Amino acid sequence: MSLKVYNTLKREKQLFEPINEGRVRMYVCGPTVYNYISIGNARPVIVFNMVRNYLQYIGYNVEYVQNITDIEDKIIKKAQDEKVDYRVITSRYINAFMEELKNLEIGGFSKMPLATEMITEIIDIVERIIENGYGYVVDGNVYFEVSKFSGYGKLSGQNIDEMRGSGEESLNKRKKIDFTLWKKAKEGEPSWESPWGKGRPGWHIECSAMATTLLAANIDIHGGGIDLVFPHHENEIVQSESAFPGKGDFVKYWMHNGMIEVKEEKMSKSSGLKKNWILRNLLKVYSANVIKMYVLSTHYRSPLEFSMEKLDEAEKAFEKIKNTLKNLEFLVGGDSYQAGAEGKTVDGVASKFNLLTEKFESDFRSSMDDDFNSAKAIGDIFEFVKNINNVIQKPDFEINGSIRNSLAGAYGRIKELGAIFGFNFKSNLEGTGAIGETGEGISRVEIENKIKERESARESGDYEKADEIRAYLKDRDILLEDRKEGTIWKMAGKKDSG
RNA sequence: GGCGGCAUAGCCAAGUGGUAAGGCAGAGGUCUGCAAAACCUUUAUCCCCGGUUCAAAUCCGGGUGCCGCCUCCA
Repeated sequence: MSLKVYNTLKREKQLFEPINEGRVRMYVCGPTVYNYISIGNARPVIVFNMVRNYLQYIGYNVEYVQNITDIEDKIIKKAQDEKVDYRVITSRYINAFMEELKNLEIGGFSKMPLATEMITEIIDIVERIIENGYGYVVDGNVYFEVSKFSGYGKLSGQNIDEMRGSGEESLNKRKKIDFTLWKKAKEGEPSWESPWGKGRPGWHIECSAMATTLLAANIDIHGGGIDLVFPHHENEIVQSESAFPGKGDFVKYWMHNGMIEVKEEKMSKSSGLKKNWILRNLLKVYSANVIKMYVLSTHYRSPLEFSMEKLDEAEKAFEKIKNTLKNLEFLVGGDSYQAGAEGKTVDGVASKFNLLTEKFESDFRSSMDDDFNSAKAIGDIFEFVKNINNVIQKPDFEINGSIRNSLAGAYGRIKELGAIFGFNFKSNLEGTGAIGETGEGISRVEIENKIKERESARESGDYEKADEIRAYLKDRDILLEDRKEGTIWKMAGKKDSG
């Protein structure tokens, strides 16, 4: 099995072969902190988290850098509007972004630099570009001279002569297409000292500075939204390759995720949609698992429509996997299950089951090997879930040591592979203390006592009391499921318990 | 005007040459004290027209419709 990756630069899927064997360096463009991030901003975060996790799963040592742009025109404008220092704005939204990453349960970045922490490196790379003959200084501004660099447009397929020739209006640039590396500060704007006077970084240079200094002059994967291909990533290429000539391609594989779209009229008609477009609001309604399920159910390069209906479907879909895991957990006895002597011999049902588990893993891997086809891999999970249910939900299903061992294997495999997507299947059996989001928490011990109470009521035929107990627990968001082997419980509600 | 993408069931979505995964919703059935969960059965001439091929959702040409970028958007 071998991983194939769609490379925007070549417009085709290519065999993934990192520059250094066993090691992957990847860089992904992060948000500009002038507002709360939207679900649209969250897509690359979720997608490239999956990419990193899968690369690690198949054995690579991955370095993963994502930046935060904390100096930029929109930030300055917002600071002026609110009449505060720009750092008031950036720290507000950096904190919010960090909180949202935590709530999404996404982390493990090798580095997450701020642009303003990298000013020295940015000035250094601009100087290199000037020294190498690709940058020029006009009145405190530094520009990149696009016509000097052959191959400009190779990523986006743009031809300089055929572009509308927009770009920022500026009289002192040599060509309209030239872009800014260092921008002279106006009165009252945030600025840093530089060889060209007080100013701030241009709009593309921070990514080049960060990727080349924190990772290498040649990195394996660069990710971001497809809307960044031109001009942002095109400019990153020429900046990085002109600063470090003779080092070859700045990026070996360019990966771009599709946009999350929402119809204008739909958005304007639905206040809920508009509100939930902001990730922090969406996270109040749906769990991290559900949001990941929604995003990853579509291939990362395809456009994805934003709607509450799709989120609701994702929630039900996730619930389905969760239910099967709860059943398995109950039958097996949790993560800590160790096969005893009785589990060593493998009977027919168990060996058939082991084959299903093997098939699942191999299907999952070939799906993911095909350009991270998470949509197909999620389909593989459902197929496996169906196969499991087919066995354990049969009326004549009898568990024994050898089957328990096989079920433990299946349980572990779903948890392990689901973790690649960032799914977190929390355990009921391991829960401690008070749970429940509604304030009226109920302890695990109380739940189990109530279940025992209900079981004896059922045995004596007192179904009225049994139903009363079930209703009592339901009021506290605890749902019961009667199995032949006993009663199991789970949490209900929009915010799933994992 | 230039560059690029998409079009698969009621909805969503895989599938890039060999006869249409999966999820949601619907219908019928099974299991259960009742529920819940689950299982079984059932729902598609793959936007249109032409071409290549023994064989096309898949390749080629044309058309239609939608979308992204060329404007410091992830």
